[in-house]
Amino acid sequence: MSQFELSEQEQIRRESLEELRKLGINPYPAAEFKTNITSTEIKKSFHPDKNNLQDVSIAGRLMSRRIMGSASFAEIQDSKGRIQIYLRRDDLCPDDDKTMYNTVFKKHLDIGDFIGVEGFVFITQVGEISVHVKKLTVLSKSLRPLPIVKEKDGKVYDAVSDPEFRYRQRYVDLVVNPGVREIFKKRTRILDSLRTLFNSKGYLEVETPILQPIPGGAAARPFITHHNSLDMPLYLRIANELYLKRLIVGGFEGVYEFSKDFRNEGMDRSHNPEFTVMEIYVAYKDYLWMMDFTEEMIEKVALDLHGSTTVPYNDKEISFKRPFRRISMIDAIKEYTGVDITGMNEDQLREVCNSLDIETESSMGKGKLIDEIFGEKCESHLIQPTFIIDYPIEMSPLCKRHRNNPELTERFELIVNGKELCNAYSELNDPIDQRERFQDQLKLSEKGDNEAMFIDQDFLRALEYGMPPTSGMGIGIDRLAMIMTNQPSIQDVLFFPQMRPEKTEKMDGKEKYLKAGIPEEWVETIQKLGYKTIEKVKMVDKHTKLHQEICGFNKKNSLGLKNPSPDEVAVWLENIKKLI
RNA sequence: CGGCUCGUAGCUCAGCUGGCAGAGCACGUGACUCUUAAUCAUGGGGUCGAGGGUUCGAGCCCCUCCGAGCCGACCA
Repeated sequence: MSQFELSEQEQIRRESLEELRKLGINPYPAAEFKTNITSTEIKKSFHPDKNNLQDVSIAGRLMSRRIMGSASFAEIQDSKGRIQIYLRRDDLCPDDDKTMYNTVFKKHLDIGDFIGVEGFVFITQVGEISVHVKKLTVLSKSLRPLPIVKEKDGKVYDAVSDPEFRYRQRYVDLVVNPGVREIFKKRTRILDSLRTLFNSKGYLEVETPILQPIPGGAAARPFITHHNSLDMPLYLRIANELYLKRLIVGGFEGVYEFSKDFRNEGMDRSHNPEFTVMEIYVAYKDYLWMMDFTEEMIEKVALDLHGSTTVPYNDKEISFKRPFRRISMIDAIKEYTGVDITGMNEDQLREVCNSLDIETESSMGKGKLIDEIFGEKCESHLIQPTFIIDYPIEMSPLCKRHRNNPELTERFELIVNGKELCNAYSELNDPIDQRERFQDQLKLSEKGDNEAMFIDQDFLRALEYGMPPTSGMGIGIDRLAMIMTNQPSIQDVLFFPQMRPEKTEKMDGKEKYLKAGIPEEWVETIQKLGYKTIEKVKMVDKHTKLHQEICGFNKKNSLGLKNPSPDEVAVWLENIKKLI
């Protein structure tokens, strides 16, 4: 790798790396470094009057240094937090040889390096619990400078705020930006909270296929892939609903799965192409039971995470205290538009849409039109958790018909902060009805709805063997994490949100330049001047221009090379033109 | 897919009406034995996202492209 491509700071770090090796210090040692404490444990458990923690060993990343001649303060950051360390030359180097302090620590260690220290805990004159270092071990040298983020009195200075930087180099975001690791720890605690609840009820966590021959269970465009030895298309799952119901057919009472789903659709602050959904199915229950269970579940998550049912979100506060408001879809539409759509046919609904300035398409059926009205006029108003219940039958092909009204289904969605969070049904278990519903979907598909569901014959076969009455619920884990951690974008609760690939600039190898007769000593210069490919050199119209640039670069950087003659440069260009 | 905004040193950001490319932190060198956004002195560091155009002269004006964010469209 060419040293020319490195920034000044990177070059200095590489030189330090070499210097450490010359001193017989392996910058990347293999041996385990035994620690016996973490930064937060030290802060929590040190009592000066007890004189405890006199023999600690701790490892982490060097995050700041304040060098004052023969004594220094520094901070190391481990997985739990930061702790200040105090290094004194004559303690670190009790003998005559002061290399470890003067040369290794002061000259060749940098912010970002991993070190291990052993020593005793004390409190400095200004009152900060610190580790007085007696022994220092280099554990891993960092070759790239980290962004420097400073903090005082809880105020953060120079935080890395560029979203592109943060998401593409999440590892850096996690290291330097305070609080980012906390968000992801909380995300995991949400999963733990849910899992604990489900397990306590005796429900079984299962895994079902991600690669599916028929992408079922939701209305969405799938990603498609291909299996070579079977020579058939496979789809990345858009939902796992149909598989979990097969397991209920198989006799489990309750099953749940945390499922990575994939949808080939747009991306925005609440949509990533791959996302996590938790789906749960419980036999002998209905959607009314599931509503109670969902309330219990969400309230528990809020309590486990915040110790409170009130959760701050943006400039609002969201209360997850049971019970949540329950309102039927038709009543919600009445409330926010003043229109009562009870009993309306497709044409009347289309008329309502027009009068409300909602765009419609001819492919939309009755269910889609109602959904459109709700989505446009109601959903965004629902900030506090609200169950919307009893959806029109056309938009819920896997859901049982309402016990009192055949036009409706026993379905609810939980809306929080104007967005769908949960979706649940009394599951349709009548195989004949289910077959007809799939066929209606087929008609929608023929009408041009490219999200209508496929017919899954094997799923129908399973239902024909008999499925007990069952209620199922799905919850968007990413959106739940957003709300519970007060993050504005789904990208903030995914470690690695989907991004366009970074463009890496193409650079030709040396041999291409040599082939054109360019002497080896000039190749780096020419590349440094911006001619990273031989193609780019070819674009030079006058050899004198390139000649001048080369000579200028030679002089400016004191390379001490003998300049080529203009004629020589002209020959290079001719060679290149012949070659390509 | 459309509208708006942004892209300048490792990071955060200035950059006027088009006239030598700037600051703080970081980095190098020197001073300093309890500092904490350490301090003091001093020095280096730039393809101004890429390409083209206008101009005597472009970080700045115009066009094209790339990447990102926000709003909308589509979509759960």
